[in-house]
Amino acid sequence: MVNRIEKTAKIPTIKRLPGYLHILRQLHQDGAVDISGAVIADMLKLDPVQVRKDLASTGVVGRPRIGFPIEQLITAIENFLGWNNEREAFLVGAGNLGAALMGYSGLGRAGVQIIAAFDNDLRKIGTTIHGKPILPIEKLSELARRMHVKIAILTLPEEEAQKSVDRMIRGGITAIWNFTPATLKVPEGVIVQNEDLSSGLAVLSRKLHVNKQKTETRQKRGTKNE
Amino acid sequence: MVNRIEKTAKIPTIKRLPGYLHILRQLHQDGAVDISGAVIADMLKLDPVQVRKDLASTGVVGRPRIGFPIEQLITAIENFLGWNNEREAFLVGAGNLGAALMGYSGLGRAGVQIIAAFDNDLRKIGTTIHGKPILPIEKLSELARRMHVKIAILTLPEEEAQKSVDRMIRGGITAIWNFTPATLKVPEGVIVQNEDLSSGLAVLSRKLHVNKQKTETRQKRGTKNE
DNA sequence: TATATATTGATAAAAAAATATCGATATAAA
DNA sequence: TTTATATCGATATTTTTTTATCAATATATA
Repeated sequence: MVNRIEKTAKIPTIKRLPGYLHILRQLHQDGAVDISGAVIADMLKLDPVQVRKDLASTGVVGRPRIGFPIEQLITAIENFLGWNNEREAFLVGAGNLGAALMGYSGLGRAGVQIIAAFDNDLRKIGTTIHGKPILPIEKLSELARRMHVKIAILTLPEEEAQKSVDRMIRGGITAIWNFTPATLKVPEGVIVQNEDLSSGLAVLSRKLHVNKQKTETRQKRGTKNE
Repeated sequence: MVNRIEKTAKIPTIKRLPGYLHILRQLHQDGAVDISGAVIADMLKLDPVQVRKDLASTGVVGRPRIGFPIEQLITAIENFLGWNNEREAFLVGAGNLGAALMGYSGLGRAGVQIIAAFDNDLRKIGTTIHGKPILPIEKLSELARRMHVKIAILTLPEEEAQKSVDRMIRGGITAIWNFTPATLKVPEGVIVQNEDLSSGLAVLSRKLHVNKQKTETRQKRGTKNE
């Protein structure tokens, strides 16, 4: 029997896969057929060995002097991530970020389709954003269950996060993409992926801050010695 | 002389700091004075040793049986990240995501203030979004230089990314928060922080996909054996 | 005052991730 | 046909990150 579940890749590898997929699709559109790991590494500023190892986890094998078959890689990565079959999702919290995600084409490319958004703002309910209807949050649990929706995207204020998570759980949601800073309490088996913009910002800030201090120190020293 | 630049923390630590800051501010508001690493770990579902090590990198020392002083921790983390002094930023690409970031309060908490957005859509230019003026992208480089803005947030379509990065560089921008999937070419010394929503989505998708396959395998086996 | 203990911080160990090395090989060039 | 070489994939090494252990200690309790 063939191993149906591919060798389990580690989180860092999984996180890099969309980057590979992205340029592979471009290369494919440009008519390229094969690509070497070294070229990919160069395009994405990664280590070539890392690229080869990452790609190996999709099961696709490359050929010496030729590289990897692009089409195969694309389908293998899509398959690996489950991005080649459609899944419906609810979005909870139709604020700024929620609206942005409703218009985010990357979701579609990942096979995720937002079919409705939920909010508690009466002015929003009944309207649509990017073609998605905004429904009252009280309906969340019932509709999730009735429509067999398993994915929820959480983009509301932190204070309301846990309450709406409880609704989701009652509705049978099994995966939550959490954009709030709240640490969600969910029963075992429910997948939570925290998406934290502020942590990326922290890295940027820290680098800037260190740079600045270095510059200032250098300047001060310079002045002192002159 | 006191060491002005704190012990350099590693990236994973830096990424966790905003999470600590967040709950520390809550605790402070609730009137708490000290907090033990174990309690923080519990709140954020982290390892207690990891929390202590992370906090140690801010330079704050805790007391046995008491824990860490909350106020000190808050200012130390803010200081460590440079979040306690204001910096002005430009946003480039006033689309969905751009608009969301203009309304994102987390930026303000990090001391970053978007003072203008740039776009090439004539219908947007001259208007404001969340109180920020939308200016023609041709002005980017000149204004950055004249206003000494050093930070740019990149939220436009990938095709236009590199071109506008070149404008930024000419304008003296030194830090770019990149929300596009493009691998940016910048001169040495310019900081680029890539913020990739699709990588988080990939992790969620993969977990869902694996779960599903497991369930299906189990069901098939169950049927076969009955 | 003496004792018990929650908690830190330092050091050590383990695990995970990134990077280096190198033989095997399929193709292109000689 | 033979040789040279770009590329892979396996294994080994190094580095980074996480997790475990434990002595030191400041406070609370007896």
